[in-house]
Amino acid sequence: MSSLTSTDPPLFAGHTRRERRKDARPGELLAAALDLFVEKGYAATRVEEVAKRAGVSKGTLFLYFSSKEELFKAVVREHITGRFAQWSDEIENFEGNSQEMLRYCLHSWWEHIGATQASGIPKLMMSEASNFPELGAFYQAEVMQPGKALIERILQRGIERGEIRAMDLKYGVYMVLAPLLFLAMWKHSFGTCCGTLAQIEPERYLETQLDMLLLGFSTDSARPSLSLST
Amino acid sequence: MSSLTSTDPPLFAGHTRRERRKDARPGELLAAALDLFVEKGYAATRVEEVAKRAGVSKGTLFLYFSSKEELFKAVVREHITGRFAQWSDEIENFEGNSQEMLRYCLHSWWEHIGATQASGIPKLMMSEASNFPELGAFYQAEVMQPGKALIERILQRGIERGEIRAMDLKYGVYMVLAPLLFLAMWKHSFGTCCGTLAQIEPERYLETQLDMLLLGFSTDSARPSLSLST
Amino acid sequence: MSSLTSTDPPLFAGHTRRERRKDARPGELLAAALDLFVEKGYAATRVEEVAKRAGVSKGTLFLYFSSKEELFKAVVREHITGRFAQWSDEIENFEGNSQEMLRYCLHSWWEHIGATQASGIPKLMMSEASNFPELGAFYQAEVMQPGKALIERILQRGIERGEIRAMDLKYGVYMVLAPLLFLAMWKHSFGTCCGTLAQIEPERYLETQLDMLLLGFSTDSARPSLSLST
Amino acid sequence: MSSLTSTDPPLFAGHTRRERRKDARPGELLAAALDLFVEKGYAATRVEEVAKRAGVSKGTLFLYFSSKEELFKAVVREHITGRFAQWSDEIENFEGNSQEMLRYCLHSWWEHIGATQASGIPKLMMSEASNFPELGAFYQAEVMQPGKALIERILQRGIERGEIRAMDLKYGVYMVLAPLLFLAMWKHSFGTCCGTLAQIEPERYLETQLDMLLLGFSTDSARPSLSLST
DNA sequence: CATGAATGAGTGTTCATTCAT
DNA sequence: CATGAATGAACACTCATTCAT
Repeated sequence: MSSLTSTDPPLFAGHTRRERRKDARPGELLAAALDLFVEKGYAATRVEEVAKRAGVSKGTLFLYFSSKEELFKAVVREHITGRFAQWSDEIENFEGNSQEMLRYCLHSWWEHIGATQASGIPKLMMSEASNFPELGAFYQAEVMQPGKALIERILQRGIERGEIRAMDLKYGVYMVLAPLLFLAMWKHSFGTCCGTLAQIEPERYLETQLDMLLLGFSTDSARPSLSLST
Repeated sequence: MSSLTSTDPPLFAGHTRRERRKDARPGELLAAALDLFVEKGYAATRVEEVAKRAGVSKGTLFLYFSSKEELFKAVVREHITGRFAQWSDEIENFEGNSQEMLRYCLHSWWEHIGATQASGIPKLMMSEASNFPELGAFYQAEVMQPGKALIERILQRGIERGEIRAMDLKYGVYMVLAPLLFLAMWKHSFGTCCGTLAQIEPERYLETQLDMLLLGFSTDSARPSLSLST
Repeated sequence: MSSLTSTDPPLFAGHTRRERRKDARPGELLAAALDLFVEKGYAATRVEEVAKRAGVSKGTLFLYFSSKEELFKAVVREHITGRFAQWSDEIENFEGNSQEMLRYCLHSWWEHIGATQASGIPKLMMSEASNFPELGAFYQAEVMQPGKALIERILQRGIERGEIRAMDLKYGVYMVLAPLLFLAMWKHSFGTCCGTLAQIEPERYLETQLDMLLLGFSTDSARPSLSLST
Repeated sequence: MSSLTSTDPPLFAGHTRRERRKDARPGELLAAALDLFVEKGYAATRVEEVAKRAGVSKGTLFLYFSSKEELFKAVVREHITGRFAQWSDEIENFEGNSQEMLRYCLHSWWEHIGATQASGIPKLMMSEASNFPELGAFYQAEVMQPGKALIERILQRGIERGEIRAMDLKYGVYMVLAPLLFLAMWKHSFGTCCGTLAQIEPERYLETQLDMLLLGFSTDSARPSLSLST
């Protein structure tokens, strides 16, 4: 299982006319933009402040990103979309059973997204998608759909291997996805504003989630048949 | 039995120059503001539109609420009247097993909260809590804690009855809570901005969630022991 | 022949929610806007400067005119379009022959448009129409077409009365229109930037134009037949 | 006989750090700038686009022209090389009568100026003269005065030959000039922005103009005496 | 009390101009 | 000489907030 380091090459592309040595500027802009978007939300983030935090002028920002919206998309591509290729490979080559795979999946998400600033992006999108439908559609197309496809492959593989019970995959996917998105939401909403009572320890939350995914809540004797709900 | 559309006295305080007799105006303003905050989010809601929808002038709004921020807080506070008393009674007197109880719980939440405009409040809170920390804390104390307590009682009862396996209740609670809040968020974000691909059918989502809560994903033969995760 | 005074009631309408006593603001804004549009052109005129010259804030301007473009249209309607109704009446009731009518037409145009600031508007439009196609189309629809229709009626009447020879009216109209527009153009281009050599005395220019319209250049003996050009 | 597309040495001066041998670059820049100024007007033309069309960088443009304003002036000056010598010869040697001469004059102007890109120069000058007064004065001296002198010679010759009636030549000249300049203006303003209703067919316009110049509008019976206007 | 006219700081974006390489 | 990355002053337009009536 590859250990995902944080020094992967940056994923942004296409902002410079020709291949450049100095990726510093766009990189700093993307980092500044991530910070501010996460901290203040999309609408409340001012491009001038992004530029200032990156140490450049407002005009320079527009040299690399044609609009605030493109800047945001670049941030998303840099921090979220970029992970998909690697995750796809890992799913393809995973050798353990589905239980181990789901466990790996949750922890890898936590390590690379949930525990980082990037976890603010899903929160941001769920908060602002309805006000910026174009961004919402972009996120659906470039993040949610590919992400759901990855999860679906994991479940499908498990069903084929007889490790996971048959289910409606479209909704089964949300059983894995929702807890992760919820954790990101919580972290950047109540997690930052309220006292310790509202804190969630991510590791324990994810473990509990994993138990539930695999075992359910029921005791063996009380476990109902599937006919309950279909 | 109080409902979310009740005519309980408004909870806002301190935004009028002196204590007022006629609550008519503020009530209409709060209703209009709720509609618009839920529909468009905090930033995108224009105070002028709130006033217009309430049938008063912009100046009048500021007579009752000293700022947009105070208006927002008043809206949220206004709608935190509990459904909790009723649910508490129902839990106390429920006669079925825990599986039936959880099922009832999810559907009741959907019926009374999720499917109504009230689902916009948790969405608003998760979106804006970090911008209005005191409001977030208030919501934690007044809504989330009581809500979690209700769920905890359900789980505790199940464990005592031998229908639900032992677990760390603090996190077990989130297994019930998170899917509901996620559904509310989704409904008001991607559910309203993107195509049919992003639509979630709440009934099927909740059914799937219930299956997972009770059964887990694993087939009988592949079901791991709890020792996996603890 | 009515003497057109300059104290006609203002023609703008529809900028205030209900009928107001104080037309001062929009009137001052329109006057300031005319000055600046004529002086600096459409693009180079800043709305803030218009507001400042009218003694109000930028926000106030947008209270009365929803955009710079609407402001410009209002200026045109106030100063140009508003004349058409009266001119139309005058044509309808004119009792002299066509020669006298054309003479009246040219001088009335000079008195009410050419000699005033409003003469800058046609110059402006011809300078900027290609850069602001929407304004160009507006001007064609609301000014040029009605203006050409007025001239056409004069010529048609003359032909019917046997005072004006038969001609292709579509182009005949330009014979009257072009000299007026040219005079406005010249006045606001070379007329304001260059020495006395470039000055045109409008009265003599218009008299010469009138002679040519009525007589042509040719001496009686050298007057060609129409077959020359058709 | 020089033409407007000739390779005469450029007339710009004083915008290079030192006197240069290679005029290639400035020539291409001037050509590109002419295209764009004519097509889009002064304000809407971007120096970067001029540079790109000339195949150089934006920095290089500023190496040759110290500002956009200087570039504009250079473009206009560059294209004021005369067609005047040729026309002067033609007038001197013309053998037909004045009616034929005026007809030739109008059609020759259309052929060599009006129908070509060169017609954009008078349009530019009339649009921008008030913004660039010195350039306007320059154009008056170098173009308008010689042009008017040519026309005056034609009229003078006609009067002497008894083909054209006596008139105030200073203003008679404008009777020939104005329609031509108007046509150039129209072509580059309403002719490019508005629908077919605003289109002028140059040939018919010029024929109508010629008829009016020679015949006037009046029927024989209604033709007034000159005393009308003097 | 209620109004709505007036305000002006703030926003994303453009583009002529500069200058280190 | 030539480049093109960087700049920052503008600009049209918005909207929460104020206040005279």
